[in-house]
Amino acid sequence: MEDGKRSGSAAQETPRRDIHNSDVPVVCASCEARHRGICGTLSPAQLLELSKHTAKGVISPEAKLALEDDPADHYSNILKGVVKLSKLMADGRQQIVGLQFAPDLVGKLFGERNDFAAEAATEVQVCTFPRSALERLVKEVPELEQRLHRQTQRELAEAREWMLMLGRKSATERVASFLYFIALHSDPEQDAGKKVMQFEIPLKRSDIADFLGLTIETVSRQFTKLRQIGAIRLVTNRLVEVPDLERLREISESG
Amino acid sequence: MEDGKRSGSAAQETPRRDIHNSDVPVVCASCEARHRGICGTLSPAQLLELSKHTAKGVISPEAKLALEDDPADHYSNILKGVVKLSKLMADGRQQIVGLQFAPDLVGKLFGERNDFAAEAATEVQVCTFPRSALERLVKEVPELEQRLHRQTQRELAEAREWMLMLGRKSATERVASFLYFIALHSDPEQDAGKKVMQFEIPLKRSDIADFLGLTIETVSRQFTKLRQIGAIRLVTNRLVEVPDLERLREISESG
DNA sequence: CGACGCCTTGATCAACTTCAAATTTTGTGG
DNA sequence: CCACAAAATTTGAAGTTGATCAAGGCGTCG
Repeated sequence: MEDGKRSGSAAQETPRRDIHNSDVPVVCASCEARHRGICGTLSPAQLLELSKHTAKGVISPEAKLALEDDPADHYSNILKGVVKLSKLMADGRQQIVGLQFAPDLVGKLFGERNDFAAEAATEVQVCTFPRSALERLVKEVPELEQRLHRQTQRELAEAREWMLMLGRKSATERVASFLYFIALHSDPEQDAGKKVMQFEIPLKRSDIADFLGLTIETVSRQFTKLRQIGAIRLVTNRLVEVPDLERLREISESG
Repeated sequence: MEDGKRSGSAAQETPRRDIHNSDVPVVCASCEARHRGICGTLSPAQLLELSKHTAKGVISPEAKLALEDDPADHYSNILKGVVKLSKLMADGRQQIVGLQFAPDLVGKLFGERNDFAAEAATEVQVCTFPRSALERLVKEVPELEQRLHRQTQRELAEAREWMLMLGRKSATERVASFLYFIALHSDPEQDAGKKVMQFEIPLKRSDIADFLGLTIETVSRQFTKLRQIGAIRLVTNRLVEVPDLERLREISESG
């Protein structure tokens, strides 16, 4: 939030009831994430209550949702786009330690301060609300804590998968692993009807490097290599075609 | 559990009441972890119920508590010792993705299969019980889920710290980071009364290498280097003295 | 157009790995 | 307690991978 350029704060209006949506607040009624993520576990009344403290917004690439070591005072529900979580060392070295997609919730339930910065990788749509609002809800809805626990557990399993990647995989394997991971999280719409799988990489090369523990140059060279052996095709720098996803997975485990 | 040699299964006896310990089962009354970890949140009655399904045991180094991809059908509460969590690739490359100390609980609440193997790094004392027993308790004691959630969150923060280490730190920084981490988790008793901090490294060099994403040779060379610059002193291969912990932390962040 | 951001490519270099012993430590049986 | 074998650790020399340094190309936006 620190410097995120905002637009479209529909939630500033007083939420109204909508007879066609059985008491669901209007802000939520049209929301794609209404039935996913944490919102899916809430009753219309709870949704209404939460929406009173909610600000919907659009965040442009590179803008921050939260800063490392800052007080963890708000949460953001991702409605669309990709958020990168990163850690920075005193001398400027950086490592991306997580990627979050809709409908993930950015922010943790316990602990006073953020362990990492959260910033928009792509343009991101979010619903932001204060920590107190979520804490109140969690007390009311035990299911919610379970849902958040599941997300934390999923993130942990991912982080450990990446530890294996960072500790033991070659540059080629890392880039293939990354593309495979993005492929699995990409919107299947994008290649509906197309012969080969096609998707947009939500990160630029320097982000990919910071994610994979490599330099931009090495990442670039691995893209070139994967292109040369026919494992991928680059439509543009960001748009990739993968003729054989299984092949990509194989490369991600054995060079 | 798969091949852990066991001894001392006190829990096989029918738990009895002990008037000096207000209904706490005898197995638990003498347990050092009684008031820590998950047991700390349980009432004597719940403790009694849990202890009926519990087997206390000792596991020797290198023995497995759980295998990667195996059904996640039991949990182990660590009473003493260190457990390593590791992932293995098809070609034999290995990465340690977590270390657990008493009174951590090994095993996750959701998900059918283990994401990694868990094995004893040192000799380990555990209380093991079936998944069903914990699931039942969690439904009864909402606080318990919260406690487990906190542990998961702590493990996640740790895993991300290690991603930074694996992705961006030099060999020297990694070894210093590792020693600093172990120092913080070491039993303060060990150097009570001594002038300098002293502790036992719970892993052998090959484990350290698998944890740091290095080779044993490189780990060994870094130990030599840290010794030469006076950052550590090796009493034995496993026993380390750290004259200045802050110095070690500095090295862990800037070579 | 021209400047800037982003990406690619090439040449050189340093860090870490690999391969190969040597050395120390540990465990076992006499 | 010693002797011996096995395991773990250290050390050295050579080889690779990926980093660093240095241009150059491409696309976009004022």
